[in-house]
Amino acid sequence: MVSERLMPPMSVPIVTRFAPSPTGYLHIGGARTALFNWLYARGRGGKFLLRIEDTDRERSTPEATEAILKGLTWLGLDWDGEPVSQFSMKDRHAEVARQMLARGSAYKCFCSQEEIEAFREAARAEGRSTLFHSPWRDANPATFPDAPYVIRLKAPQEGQTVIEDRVQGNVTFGNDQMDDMVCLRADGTPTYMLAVVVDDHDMGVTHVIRGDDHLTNAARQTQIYKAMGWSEPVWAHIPLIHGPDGKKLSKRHGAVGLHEYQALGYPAAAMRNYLCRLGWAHGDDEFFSDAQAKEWFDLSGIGRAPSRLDFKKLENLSGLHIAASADAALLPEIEAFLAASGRPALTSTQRDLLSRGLYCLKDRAKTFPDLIEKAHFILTSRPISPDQAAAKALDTVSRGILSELTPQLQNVSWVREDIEAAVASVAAAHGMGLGKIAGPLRAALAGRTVSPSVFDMMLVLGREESLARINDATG
RNA sequence: GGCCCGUUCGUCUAUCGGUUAGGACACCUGGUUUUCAACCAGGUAAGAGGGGUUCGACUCCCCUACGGGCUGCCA
Repeated sequence: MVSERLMPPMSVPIVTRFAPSPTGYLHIGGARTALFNWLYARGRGGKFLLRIEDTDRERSTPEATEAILKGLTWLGLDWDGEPVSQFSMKDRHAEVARQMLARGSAYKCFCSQEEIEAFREAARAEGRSTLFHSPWRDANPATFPDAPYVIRLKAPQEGQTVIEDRVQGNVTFGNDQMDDMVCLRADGTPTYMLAVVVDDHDMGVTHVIRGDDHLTNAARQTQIYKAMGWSEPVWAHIPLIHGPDGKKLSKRHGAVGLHEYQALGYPAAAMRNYLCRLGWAHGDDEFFSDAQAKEWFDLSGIGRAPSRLDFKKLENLSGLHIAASADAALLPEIEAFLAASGRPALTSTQRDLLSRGLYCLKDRAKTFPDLIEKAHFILTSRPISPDQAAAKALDTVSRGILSELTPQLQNVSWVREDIEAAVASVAAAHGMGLGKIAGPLRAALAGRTVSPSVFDMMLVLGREESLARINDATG
């Protein structure tokens, strides 16, 4: 961790950005990167921008952009202004390349790709460095052929480039390890290296927080900043997220796309909490709100080692967030989950009952599917077909006892205390504890052996429905 | 191959030269209980290995091992 003393004065408005390439869904690691940027900006009154890095025309798709935007929206990360298409800035990128040319900090290189590839292959075969040194770096313009060319950065060949990284510390690269990177391709389109630097500069990005797979890129990008005389942003390269086995996260580890987590039924607040805590810490704080996260989040709390996904911990946090949510906020989230996971939507009756019953469901569910399972007594309708375990609980003896319950419940006032007393008296009449009668009663009311308290269920369902279900069960 | 980064309980992490190395998740035991969840009490469990520096290293330095990244006219 690096000291927070390197921070720029607070008077400088902070601008962060998330810059995904639209080649697929929003990756869980990308989501965390976005979250860190969002938290950092939002916690300091700064701006959080979104840029779609769509310069690779082959692989970029509008569907992927859509998926990324949807993912961020679900996660609750709002960005400032319109998302910027990097491709749309291509003329500006080319302009900057020309400027570098004019400044003498870049040059035209007429080497063909085949030529360079042949060189690299030979170098690799001989175990030599594959760094390519263009013969055109210091060539006389008079000798330029009438042929396509790329614009390469005239990078320093001696000395070193130092990245003052807020997570990784000072990282030094020998300039002799970097070749003159291509900034503008032969077809006039910009390369990634040029495009990011120009865009980050133009967008006024002050803090670049991204995956540490870009750490070495930062050194190259620094050279462009210097070539243009621009000031560098604050760098913060965060470690990647790995799978539970410590290997780079991939499909075989299960859910990789953020949308999968929504379909799995984790509330967005829990995802934010979990993702924020993954690779970052604020002392012993584990369970916290967005407001606290914004207040606490800083670059110095980010660890330097990659962290692994732990679904158990996510699940635990998920349960805590569901329990802490207000009923009114939970209901629409549950409905969104139902839609996202391809389950049937709630009928208006179900919605009413669910909103009435949420109080006894939310603190016993870890995820939305878990909650839905426990809300089975609400979502199902008569006649209820008990599952195997429930059917077992409704044996002849139990059914007999249950039938004695009906007259008792008929006249009792429908409040918890009285219902409980009625059930207890029937149980007592048979010399059994509440536990003995709760089992079959639960089976009759819910058709399951796992549910909220039988009294809560009766309260939520109402007298008429409750008695009807008991009658159904006792036949 | 070259360059760069990383390594504390199973997992996420605290620690910023002096602690019985703390917390959380998970797990185990016991309690509570109307099932589940929750809750209460307790427990198992860690500084990759080897050298230094220092009165004293998880903390600083070096080496090794193991992971990871970059090394494109991909991003």
